Amino acid sequence: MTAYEHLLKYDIKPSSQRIVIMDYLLNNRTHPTSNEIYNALKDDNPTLSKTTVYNTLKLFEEKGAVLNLSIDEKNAHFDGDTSDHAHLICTQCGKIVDMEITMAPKVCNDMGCEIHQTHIYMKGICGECKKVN
Amino acid sequence: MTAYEHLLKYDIKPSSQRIVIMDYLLNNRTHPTSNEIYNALKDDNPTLSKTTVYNTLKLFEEKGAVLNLSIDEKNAHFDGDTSDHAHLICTQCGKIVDMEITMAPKVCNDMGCEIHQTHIYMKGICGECKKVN
DNA sequence: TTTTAATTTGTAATCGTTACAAATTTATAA
DNA sequence: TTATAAATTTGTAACGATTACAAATTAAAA
Repeated sequence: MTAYEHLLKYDIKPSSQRIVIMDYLLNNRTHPTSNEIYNALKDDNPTLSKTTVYNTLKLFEEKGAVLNLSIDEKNAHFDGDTSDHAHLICTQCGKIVDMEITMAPKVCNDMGCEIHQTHIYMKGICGECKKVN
Repeated sequence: MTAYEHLLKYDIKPSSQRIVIMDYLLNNRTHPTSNEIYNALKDDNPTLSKTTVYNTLKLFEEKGAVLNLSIDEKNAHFDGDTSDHAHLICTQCGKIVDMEITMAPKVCNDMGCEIHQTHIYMKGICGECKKVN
């Protein structure tokens, strides 16, 4: 699916900035921060503003088009893949990698809560860092 | 278990500040922020410094004596209960409530990752807010 | 004691994020 | 098309949680 189609699917008017940002998220599975997205895009989009990247990601999140991973205390990381999967943040290199969930966790819900989103994340050492050491 | 014993268990030298902070965490299951802890304690502990609360919580986290919940993008919340359980943050009132996990999630690990901590958190509406509306 | 190490404290700095208002672009109406 | 309104983008300034740092205090060791 193109970024353009993805935006329409989530009821977001596809401006050129929004397309470029969504396109980056869909094609870079690195769970980037706002700043990383801005730095990656600014050369090809010289008029792009950092504020626009922040605003746009907030809009995407509100519309459900991206996930805001609060896995890292320092920065918000974003994921264009909104399907069910878990994340591991490597405490050595800081990379965030996707992990497949093979069994959904059952959570006791007798308090009458209404669950909208479930996040699973892990802290540990990623495969690459393990190989090196 | 007293705060004092809890500290010893995690190999933390029990200074008076550390005891007071750990005691608050063990007896208040509200998942407070650093600031909330500081504000709750400062009247009875007039010389307590905000920096000490931050430093102490970081130490607790490193020693594994508390969990740092990065469930909320704005502030770090701390949990003195390090046993396996999930959290729900209410998108209406902001409260964080404990939830019991009845089935542990199985996460695909064929990349050779080493998992140290697993966090599960949900976003939604808590029971109290549901009752009101 | 005296000396050293550990802990605590207050202030200042850092930095990710947001508020705000102006500028620009896009949509709508005449 | 042109005029007007609405939406979006932009840059700057402010905010606020957290941390760096060095001095002050406390605890431990000699």
